Amino acid sequence: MRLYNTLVNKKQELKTIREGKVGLYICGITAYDSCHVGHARSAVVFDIITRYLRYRGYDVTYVKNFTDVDDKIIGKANAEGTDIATIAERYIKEHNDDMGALGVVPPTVTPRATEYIGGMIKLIETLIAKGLAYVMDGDVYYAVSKFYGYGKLSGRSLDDMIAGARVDVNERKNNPLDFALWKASKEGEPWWESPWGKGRPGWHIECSVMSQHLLGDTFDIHGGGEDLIFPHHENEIAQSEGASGKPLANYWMHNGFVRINKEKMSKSLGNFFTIKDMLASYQPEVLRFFMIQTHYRSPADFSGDSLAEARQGLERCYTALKAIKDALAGHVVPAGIPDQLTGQDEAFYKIVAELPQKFQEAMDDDFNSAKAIGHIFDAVRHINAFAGKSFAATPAALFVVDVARRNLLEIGNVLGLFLMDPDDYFDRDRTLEVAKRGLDTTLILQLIGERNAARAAKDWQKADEIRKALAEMKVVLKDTPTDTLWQIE
RNA sequence: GGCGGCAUAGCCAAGUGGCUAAGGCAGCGGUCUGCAAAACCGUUAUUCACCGGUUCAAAUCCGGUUGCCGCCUCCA
Repeated sequence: MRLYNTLVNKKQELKTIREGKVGLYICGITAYDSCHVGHARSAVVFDIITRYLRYRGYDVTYVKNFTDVDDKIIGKANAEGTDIATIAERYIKEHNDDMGALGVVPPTVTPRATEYIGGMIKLIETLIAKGLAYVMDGDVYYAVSKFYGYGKLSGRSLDDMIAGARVDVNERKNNPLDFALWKASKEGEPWWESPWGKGRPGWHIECSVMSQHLLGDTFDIHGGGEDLIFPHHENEIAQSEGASGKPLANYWMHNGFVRINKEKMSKSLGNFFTIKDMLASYQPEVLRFFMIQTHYRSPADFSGDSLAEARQGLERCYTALKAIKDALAGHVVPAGIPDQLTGQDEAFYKIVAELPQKFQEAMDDDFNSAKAIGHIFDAVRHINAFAGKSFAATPAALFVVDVARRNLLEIGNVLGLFLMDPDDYFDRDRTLEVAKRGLDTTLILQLIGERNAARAAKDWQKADEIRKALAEMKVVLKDTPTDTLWQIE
């Protein structure tokens, strides 16, 4: 199993510190506002990585923190005349609700920065004792030039950074690149007692302390969005490795951005959509499908069109699951493999039986979910052909269709897809689309009834007129021998 | 200005030295259907931004050019 390591800029074989176990730390959110689709991508990417590692038999300890003290939280608390705990609590809850709705498996541990202030003070003391940090009027700064290897993750040298420095001049710092470990508290700010006076921790020190406390001095994988590579992760390395003398993490993984019109989706650019708003219009699996279709390190362009395409792709999969469901309905699937698998049954069996293996090959290569989706579509095409209308429910055919069902669901479970009953999926899809377009279900059903009456009377002209009227409302009909199904284009 | 990434068909998107360049959408032809829709079958890049080089062999490696993006300030 190979994964791309930002530390060395190439794929490497995964070798865990302890056999069969993975310690994984992901930088979570700062709880000061609603999460947007960019946060969702990071969460879904590492959710799938965690699920896949577990699928491959690893015992994963997944730690994802919350930053619950920070300038923005303080600003919001002051603006609302409340305290930071209230603000943080509100957005942590909202975040957890969003993640639950997206089907993200909760991390093993979700530490909060304010629970680790004591550990941060201790780490800062160690860094001061080692000559890597200095005190300046109640602030403590990390002396970047004292840490050999500063810049190794982001691939830049101290000289490069000074040459291209765009850092605010802060006369309290010895070097403009030094960063705050501890900040003296100003009027109206929350504070904790420390050897340097009343103050609060800098951002980077939080993750160093929480990750090492929960996972050990050196753990397997550290991840986050690629915007965290510099300075956040670089600084974590400087802090943790400066203090312990050991590597912080063996593998560093970073997910690509969600973009809108080729630009990064972000709060500061204001070009974001919140998770909550998106889930009002799209099913969670559509959002996941959108993200899984692109490799996790590549940018993913977010638009109405790209979501529509994801919806269409997911619908194709659910169509196959529906075909399977219908093929199996009312039949008993043989418990063991019938020994007379021949012809079409045998050919189909071969295709669906090797699906998990192909999935694994794709995912073993740096979690190539886009390739995995390609294999799923291949299987879906064969499923539709085999379990479609010419399906004959022989024991052998029932058995192989059931294998297809099990394998598709097994893979889906790793990706967080195909978790719904297909009929429920299509119902929900209709409900969402009808609401989105402001359509009237009663009217639609009435028109369908009228059309079916016309069809019964073989009045094809009238039937087609009604269907055309429905088509203008984006309602697409599908006549079956027993019924007329509908959905929104 | 410093550092880094990306560029594959009308669109989305895998592929990073060697079988016929995955897959999806859209398009076209067909099967099915009262006609459709869905589904299925067939078809759609002699070519991987451009120029040059290395190699028996490159979309894949190296150098250059152009364009886009990111980080360098909070950011998933």
